[in-house]
Amino acid sequence: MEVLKLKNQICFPIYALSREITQLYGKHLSELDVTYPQYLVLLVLWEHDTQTVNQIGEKLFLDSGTLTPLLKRMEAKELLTRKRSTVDERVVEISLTEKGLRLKDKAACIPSQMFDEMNITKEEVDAIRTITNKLFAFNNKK
Amino acid sequence: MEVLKLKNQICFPIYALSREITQLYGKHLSELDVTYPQYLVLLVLWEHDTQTVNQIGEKLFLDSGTLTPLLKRMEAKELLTRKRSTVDERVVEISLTEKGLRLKDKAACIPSQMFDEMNITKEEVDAIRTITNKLFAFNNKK
DNA sequence: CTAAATTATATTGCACACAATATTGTTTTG
DNA sequence: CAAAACAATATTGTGTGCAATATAATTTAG
Repeated sequence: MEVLKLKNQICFPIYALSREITQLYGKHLSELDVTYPQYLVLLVLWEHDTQTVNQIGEKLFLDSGTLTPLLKRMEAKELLTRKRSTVDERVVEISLTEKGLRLKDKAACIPSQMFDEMNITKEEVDAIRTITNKLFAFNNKK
Repeated sequence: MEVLKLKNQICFPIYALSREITQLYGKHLSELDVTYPQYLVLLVLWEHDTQTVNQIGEKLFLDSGTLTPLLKRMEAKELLTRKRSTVDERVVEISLTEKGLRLKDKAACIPSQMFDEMNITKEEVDAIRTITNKLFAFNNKK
């Protein structure tokens, strides 16, 4: 049954690579005392401060079941604040603290370090982007 | 700070795609009552029955902290058995049960279904394989 | 204007992942 | 051969992910 052999799986390498990447990031992020998903939240907020849980979730494809406790941990570390909107009490607005904002400078070198360590070419980066975008499409259709 | 923008991240699409894939698999695997990581264990065992926890872990890049409870859940579902080796008492040998073996037939159609749903070409499959193999190298070097 | 539908977040429960440590068994070494 | 080193699995603790459900606030329909 050739199709069921591990070496013929398309998705397993993506699954395994994703975990490897998270670990590799971890080595850099431990200095900032954040995890990879927490770093992604910071990226979103550094780009545009003060967003709702929903807005962050849409960008990272994560739901409240994941984000609520994650954001609470980040709040406990004083990287951000969680505040109910006065306009719409259902909404929780997430804003960076001074500490969360300052981490941006320390993080600035991480992308290039990762690039170096992964020993990847610009062409391969483009190829990955093309394919992952294409594959995302199957789901975004719905 | 252009390098810290989400859209310029190389690894985020892989991370997000990996989760999407797991969910897509989930829809097929729920009929077999297994999760994606459990399905991967089955793939390994279908290919070669009776392996140690270590051997399974090396193929899937998972350690005992993940595998031990996962295998216990699969044992509880009577998909496999866990037995201490008589030769070396440290080793636990994992073997398929009749039920675990039978699932192989039901699983046979999943790869082609996934392929169809993802709407991916053979060329793209090759491209993914090439890149993921390349990127794995950075870590396997060590 | 109020009941019903919708929306935003939170909670619960389960299953990974993985680092760190513990436990037990086997090998190696002096 | 006994102590030390090593190896295989288990345990613990923390942090995701996500489905399903709950709660509370807002909007919409009639």
